[in-house]
Order: sequence, then structure tokens, then C-alpha cells
Amino acid sequence: MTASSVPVRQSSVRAHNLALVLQTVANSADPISRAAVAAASGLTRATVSALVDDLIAGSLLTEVEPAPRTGAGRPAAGLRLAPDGPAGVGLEINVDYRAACVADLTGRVRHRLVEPGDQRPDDAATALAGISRLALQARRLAEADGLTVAGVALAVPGLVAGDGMVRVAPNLGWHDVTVGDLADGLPVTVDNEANLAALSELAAGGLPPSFVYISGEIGIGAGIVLDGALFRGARGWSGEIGHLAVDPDGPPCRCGARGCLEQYAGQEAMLRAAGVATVAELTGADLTTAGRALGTAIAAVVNLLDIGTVVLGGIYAPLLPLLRPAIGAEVDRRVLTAEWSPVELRAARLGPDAAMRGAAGAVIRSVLEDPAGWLGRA
Amino acid sequence: MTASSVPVRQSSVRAHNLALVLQTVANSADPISRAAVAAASGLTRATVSALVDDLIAGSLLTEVEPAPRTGAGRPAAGLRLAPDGPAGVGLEINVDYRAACVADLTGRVRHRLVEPGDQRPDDAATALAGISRLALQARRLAEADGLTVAGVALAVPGLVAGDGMVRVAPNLGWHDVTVGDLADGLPVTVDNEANLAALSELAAGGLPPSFVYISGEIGIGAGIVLDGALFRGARGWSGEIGHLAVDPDGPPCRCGARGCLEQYAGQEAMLRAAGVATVAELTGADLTTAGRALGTAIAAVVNLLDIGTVVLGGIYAPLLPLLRPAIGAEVDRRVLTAEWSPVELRAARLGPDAAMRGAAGAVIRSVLEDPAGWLGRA
DNA sequence: AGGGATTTGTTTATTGGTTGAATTATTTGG
DNA sequence: CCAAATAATTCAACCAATAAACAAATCCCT
Repeated sequence: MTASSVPVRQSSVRAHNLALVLQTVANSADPISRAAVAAASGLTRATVSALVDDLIAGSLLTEVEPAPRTGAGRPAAGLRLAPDGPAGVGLEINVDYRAACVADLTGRVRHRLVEPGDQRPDDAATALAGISRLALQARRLAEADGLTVAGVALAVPGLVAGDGMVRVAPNLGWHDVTVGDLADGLPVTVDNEANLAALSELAAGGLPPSFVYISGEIGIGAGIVLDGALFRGARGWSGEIGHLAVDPDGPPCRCGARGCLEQYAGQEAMLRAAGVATVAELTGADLTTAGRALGTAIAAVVNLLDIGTVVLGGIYAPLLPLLRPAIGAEVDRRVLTAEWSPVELRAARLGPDAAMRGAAGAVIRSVLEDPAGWLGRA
Repeated sequence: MTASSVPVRQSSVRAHNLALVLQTVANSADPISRAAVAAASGLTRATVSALVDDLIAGSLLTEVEPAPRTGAGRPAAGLRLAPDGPAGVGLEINVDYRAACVADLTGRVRHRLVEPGDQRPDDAATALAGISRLALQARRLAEADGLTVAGVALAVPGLVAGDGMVRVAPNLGWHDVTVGDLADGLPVTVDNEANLAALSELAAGGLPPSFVYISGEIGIGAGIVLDGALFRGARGWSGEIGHLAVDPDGPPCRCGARGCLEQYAGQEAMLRAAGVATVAELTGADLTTAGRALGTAIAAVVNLLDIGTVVLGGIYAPLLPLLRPAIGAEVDRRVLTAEWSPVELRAARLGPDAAMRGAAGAVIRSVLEDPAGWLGRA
């Protein structure tokens, strides 16, 4: 029974409709008139006008020159997301680099800072101090542009609990790390890199509302998007696809089990099996085993969740043409419903920045989803 | 971005709060006063009174004698779900029987009709005519009790599309069957039996808001409950756990692939492997293979969805003591997060009627979730 | 040029719904 | 028998969306 157990008052109505108007504008490719927002959202023109006034006053929307005439009638004033309103800082810490970026409300990346360097020898505190320096630098750059930073989000390659604690990030050597203040009091959220990369792909557009993003790096993770929202699971640990069993008697995995997907389709496993040193040297023949294993795991996801689209990211994105035959064959064979609706495999559109951009996007998204909260902040 | 893209008006506020009040009463074990509802829901006493008036007028709630005195002050009038309000008819059609039941708003089963008999030789039209007879009979029984039947739900062992069409029910021999009117114009919904059984277990209480129900019958299906709501997937075909790959080179399955879970833990596979004729004859030693296979599949579900509780139903419920060692060992080995939060395995509390009761419950649930829609019906 | 048609955006009175305070109702305890 | 306590109702105030009228700005046709 889910009446979400919270009472609704009139102010909630306004909060909801503010978000509705804001997102209608956000989802429109071109500037859009108040009247068009009303038509698209189902609200009255009068209501939309009132809500838009608030959103403009809070610098979430701006009016731009009307679009070229299109017939009779008073010309419309165009609305679009304000490029000088709240912004998000996205951070990523990974095995061999740390990075930060600033994205404005429209999703455009305004600044990008990358510091290569192995993060593994450092202990967590040192690594966090480094990422904090980057975060503060990004914040200063944003404020120099006249932006107000609404928050900071950090992408880590590991399991993140609901309260932001990093339970374990094997490739960083982290265990039970609490991420404190990173940017001088700004709210910080922490999330798994695959989750954030999935959100990033969602924001890039062209995807259905439900899909799975599979990130192939040293480890293999997945971000599950259901109906336009990230599915995190009860404790935030969903998407551990790397340890799905592909063959119960397969090679032992560092997780303690045998035959995990990672032992077939992880970066190191693929390079070792092919006897080459870099991903670029891999050929189609080298990838049959990895492709079949991936196909088996993808089939499991599709059979369980009935999701029709799989986005392959990380090292899989450039390899997809080589992987596709093996993956496709296995998926078609194993997905019960493939007959009625084939599973679509796509390469990720965003490159290695996906997780970091997704982190910045998560901050922005929180403003777009609750503009009333943003407007009403102290 | 999910502002659900629908505008909210004041009437939506009332609809939501009606549901909130109704569900607050429904979730209370004992009769509950208006004041207590106000305290629990966060609404004002004045608002609760007004909403309760509507709910009583629509015979969704009734006032009962106050609970025994508990101190000074005017005694409270108790509220509880009306046992003579709307009711749901639940239907089930399965390989060797068909059945119907009537449940009132409180969830109590008021009537129960079962007709054993192999449904397989019949074509779908004949089977549907039979179930329709049962449905009408159940409706008459309900109306003789003074109940108003709000709708009918049918549980089938197969894939059901969003519009209620049964794509395929292998063990019934159905393909693309459209279920029409079954009970003289009452609204009919159709759903997968594992989904409805999962809802039934949820309603029976004692479970966390997210769990997976695994139904072991001739086939193996799963109902996935996330945050108290059934997860159906994009097209309604989620939970096809029976065809998860347990061993890529295992025995061929009727689905065309190899090594599906059903080939290890399906009823027929288990009996064949043990060389016995009935489930009751199975011993722990017979079930090691099935248990390991189930454990592997459950680990996949938990790794993907981060769900901490698995309910085993159908033939697995009585077998759980024998299956548990093998399942548990495999799950602990394969679930990445087992260290922090062990996976709990439970036997289903409801017997073979679970799906049918879940169907009746789904009808009732639709009223409890949208009382405004029920009150405002023509 | 000029007048009607057309579309955008704002103003105003109305309606629906929650809130908070005051009021009424009903009990226990001294 | 009266005060204290708790439950439920009544009523004025307020908030937000709506519908309809109105104002603004343009196009198009004669």
C-alpha cells in the first residue's frame, strides 16, 4: 500500500506543479512559450504564468527572444533553463585519476578539471583531501562565472550505502569510508559510478525510460534505470552484475565465488585471455568468450526485469561492434520474450567522463525535481 | 526526470488524502480513532473528520464501539474497514484446477470455490467459459452477503502483457489469448500468478517492503516487490527467473536455451533426478543440485536488485528445510554484500491459494489505493 | 491602410480543500 | 458537582488552481 504516507497540502500542489513546469521547459529542445508549457503539462495558462514568474524570480528560468514567427497572433516569449542559475559540481575518484566538473542547469559542462595519478597507494583520507581541493577549485570557477553551486556529488567505484558511506571500493582499497564535507559546507552526495553514468546517459537523451547501463572497467557494474529513475535497491547496492554466475564451475573470483562475469568479461580477464596488453589490440575472435558471458548476464537482467535496452559503457563502448555478435546470439537464445520484443544493445554515447558528468547532473536533477525546495532555501 | 508529467489540482489533494486516511486505518491492527489517524498521518483532526465522513458515506469505513477506556476524556469512536463495502473476486486458472474466491475490504476470504480438473485439454475459450461461470457464481455469493463487487482479477501461469492479453501460458497451451468479460461487465484484470502470490504474501504482513517471491510449480516464476509495490517491468514480463542460466552447458530447456534454472529446480526435474513420483518423497540428498541451482539464481537476483528477503512458495515452501542448506551456502558464497546483511530465506505463509487470494487482494488494493475513484464511480 | 482573426499572456472572481482556533461533547478524578 | 482531559465538529481564513474576460501583439486579407 503506497499512499507514500505523507499528507498533501496546498503547498505540495504548488511544489509539484513548479517541478512540472520546470521539467516541461527542460525537456523541450527549443525555447518554449508559456502557452506551449500549458498545453504540454495540462495546466492552465494562468497557472503556468504564475509559476513561471516564481521560477524566473528564482533564476531557474529565463526569457529569451521569441522564436521566429509562425503565423498570426501575439508572438510568444521563449522560456529556457537559466544558464546562470544554480550549478552542480561533479566529482569522480577512480583508480588512475581524479576529476571534477561544473555543469550549469542546462546540463552544459562549464569547467572540467582532471588530475591523472594513481589513487591506490593513498589512504582514503589523502584521496579525499585531494578530491576536496578539486571540489573547492571547481566551486571557485563556478562562482567566478556568477553561478551558485547547489551541491556536490561524488562518483566512486564501489558500494555506497544510503547514508553516503562507502562500504567498500575494492580497486581503491577503501573500506567503510565516510565522506565528510568536501566543499566548504555544500551538501555532498556519494554514489556508485555506474549509477551516475547511467543517469548521465539518460540525461543525454535518446533512451527509453527503462534501461540498464553496464560499465566495463577493471570491475563491471551496472546502473539500473526504471521509468526514468535510478533503481538503487533497499540499501543502495543494486547492479552488482560483475559477480553474476556465468559458469558455476568457472575460474575462482576475488569475491570468493567461481565463474563470475568479471572472470570472463572484466578488462584484465579479456586482456589475459587474448594475450595482449591493451584494449585496442583485441579482435573479434578474442572476444567470443567475453561476449557470450556478457550475453548470459544480460539475458539474466532482461529476464528478471523485462528491460528492453542495454547500454554498454566503459571499455565496452568501443568494443561493441566486436562484442555484438556473441552477445546478441546469447541474448536471443536466453531471453524468453525476445520473440516479441528484441533486446536493443547500444554503445554509450558519453566517454570516460560519464560518471563525473552524471554526478554533476545528479545535483542539477535534484534542483529540477524539487524547485520549490531550492527556491525556499534559507 | 519524474514529475510524473501530470498536473495536480486540489481534487488530487483530496484523492491522495482520502487514500492516506483509508490506508492508515487499514494498516492499524485495531480500530483507530480519528484523532489517532490525524496523529499518524500528519493531517489535522478537522481534515481527517471531513475525509472520514466521505469514506463512511461511501461504505469504505465503519464506526465501531470505542476501545476500552484508557483514561480521562471523551471516548474515541473506533474506525475500521467496512466488512460490507466493496469486495474483490479473485480467480485462478492453473494446470489441474480452477478456483475463485471472494474477499471483503478487510482481506477476509468470504467464499472459496475450487473445481479440480485438468485444464490442459481444453482450448482457451472453453477454459475461460469455465472460469467465467465460477466468477459469476462468486459474484452472486458476494451479493447475497450484501457486498458490492468492485472487480475481478485472474491469475494465470504465464506472461501477461500490459493490456491484459496472455502472451503465452506454456503449461496451459495458451498463446495470445485475450481475456474478455468474465463477470457480466465487471472490470477484469489479468496478472501473472507469481506476481499475485507475491502481493498476497505482502498483504499477509511480516515482510519488509522489498522482497522477491519465488513460485515453484511446473514452471518457476518470481514476483518482485519493491517498496511495497509490484515491479512489473516495461511490458509486464518481469520475474522470469525460471530461465536464468545456471550452467551455460547444462541440459537443454524447452525454451531453446541450455542450463536454465527450471532444468534443475523445476518440479519435474527434481522428481526425475531423485527417481521418485511425488514431492513428499524427496529427501535432502535429492535436493542438493536443485538447492545449489536455486541459490545461484537467488544470488543473481540479490546482486542485481539488492533485495534482502526471498520468500519461497509453491512446492518450495514445504521443501525449504531440506533446500535451505544448499541454497544458503550458494547464496552466501555469491552475494557480494552478504557480509553486511545476510539474505533471509522464508517459506511462504499462504498455501496453494496464494495466487487466487492475491487476485482478490489486487481488486481490494485498487480500491484502497484510489478510494476517490471508487467513491466517484458513476 | 485598416479591420478582423489569431494567438499570447494577464487580471479577476470563483471554487475546492486544508488549516487553526474556538466550540461542543463526553468521560475520569477529586 | 466541578475541573481537567480528550474527541470530534464548526467556522473563518488562507492558499492555489480554474474559468472567463481582457489586453497585447502580430498576421492576413481586402
